[in-house]
Amino acid sequence: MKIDPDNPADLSAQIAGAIRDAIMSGALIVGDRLPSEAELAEQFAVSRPTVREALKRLAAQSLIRTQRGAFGGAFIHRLSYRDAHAQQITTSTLLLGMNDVSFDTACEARFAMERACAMLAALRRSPDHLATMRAEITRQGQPGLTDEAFCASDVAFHRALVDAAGNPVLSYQLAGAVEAMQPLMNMITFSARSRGAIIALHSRIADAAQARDGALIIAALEELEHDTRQLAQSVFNARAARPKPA
Amino acid sequence: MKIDPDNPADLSAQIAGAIRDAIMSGALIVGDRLPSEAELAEQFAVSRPTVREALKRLAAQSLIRTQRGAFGGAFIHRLSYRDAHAQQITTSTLLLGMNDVSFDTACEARFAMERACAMLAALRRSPDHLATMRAEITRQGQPGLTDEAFCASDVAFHRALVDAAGNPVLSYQLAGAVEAMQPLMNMITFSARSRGAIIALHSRIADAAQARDGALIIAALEELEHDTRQLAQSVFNARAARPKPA
DNA sequence: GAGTTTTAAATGTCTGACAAATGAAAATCG
DNA sequence: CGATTTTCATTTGTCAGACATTTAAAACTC
Repeated sequence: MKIDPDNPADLSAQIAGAIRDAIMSGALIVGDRLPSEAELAEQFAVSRPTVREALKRLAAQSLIRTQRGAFGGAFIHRLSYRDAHAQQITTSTLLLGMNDVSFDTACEARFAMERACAMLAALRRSPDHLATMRAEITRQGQPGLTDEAFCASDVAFHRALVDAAGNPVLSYQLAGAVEAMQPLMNMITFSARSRGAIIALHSRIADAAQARDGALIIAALEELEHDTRQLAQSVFNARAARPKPA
Repeated sequence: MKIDPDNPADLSAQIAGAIRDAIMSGALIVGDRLPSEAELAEQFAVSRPTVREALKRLAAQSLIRTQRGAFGGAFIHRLSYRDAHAQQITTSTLLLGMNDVSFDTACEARFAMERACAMLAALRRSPDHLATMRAEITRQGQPGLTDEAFCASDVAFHRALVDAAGNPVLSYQLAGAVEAMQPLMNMITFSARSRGAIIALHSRIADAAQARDGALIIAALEELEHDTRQLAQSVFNARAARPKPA
């Protein structure tokens, strides 16, 4: 964490990078206090606004937290699962939304990863997880539920399944895959019949989790993936066949 | 994307959040140009440095890119797989490094996700993927290879396996899980014997991929997970029994 | 000794300014 | 007239200095 070449372009990015490297290499550890903005400005031979821009970059990635007042400053922040979660969802959502990722590709990735949780979920699911899954199934069956609310409940159900695996790293990684799909799922209109099919599969998953039968969860997830992709295709086909009248 | 309450705390964070929401909701799409810093300052009734801090936050997340000069400015940036990849690795590495995540937990999550790619990899692997895997296996057998280089080659091998699944979303999600493990793996010293066992399993995986046998890949990955966790445990036990002499 | 006040240090923000880059329009030249 | 060069306005990048606000430690009072 020393120098910037006298290349006067992107000074704040260079400084942010230097500090980020120091954090990732372990030279700076959680709780450490960075020098004050004035000291950093002197150290890097730049002005205070430039230092501040660098610090804001780091703050945007939850690498530091700042505190005002005497003996305040910028402190290395412990990246919580919560923060990592939020960043993961933001990044995944944008990646899917901006890159014309096909529904099939996203769906395939999501269910592949979710099936990876099935065995562990069967092994470790708690009564709490089961209760959450049952509650969401009940909600999904309520009449008058909007498509958006149905999707939100679907996400909550699958989150419960993922969390049941009892591995926070897995939960964090899956958060992006499951939640980033929601904008894509919201483009689908769910008929009463397709809702019924989904709910039935959710019930089979919950039953299998209760019976601690991982293979059964996987089988149900495979059916769910198949149904979802077919439903999406039929919706998109119908939409393509009838171009918007405008 | 309108207002900030007259709460004069974290103005730049509020502005960044407002613009981020506008991007994620689709109100701003890729290629759109934001108003100039001066215009944004007037719109939000703040000074230009405050606007700049907000823009730097967004730039840190690769949401915008800036261009100097006339008709330059801040443009909504298409989040590429490459950018998302890099962010994913940064976040995952820090999450594992800062939170005392046990080796077992990280290892379990990683192999669970990797097994999720096995079936697709068997189906879609190209000769290129096989060649990469074989090349890394060869490198891993070379004498005099440092532990660090061995780990790097191990990561490259597993990346090839993940990429063989032919799903860019899956590759992006797995990048964090696989690469973030490297600092943890680097803490292990690999004996010649354990290297041999790992290489043998890698060969079995490559063979299975060549034969398009997904179940065999999964079986080898399960053995690899078991061996890796056992190896790590023995290393850590030995280290705990003989506290550092200092 | 407990409670209050003072004070110094640090971030948050603003104003004003200049440098550098950049593309478009205008001016110039063949 | 066409091609090239020059000019120029716009915008980001950076700097300097200043003031407001927050905060916790230190000094002070009773």
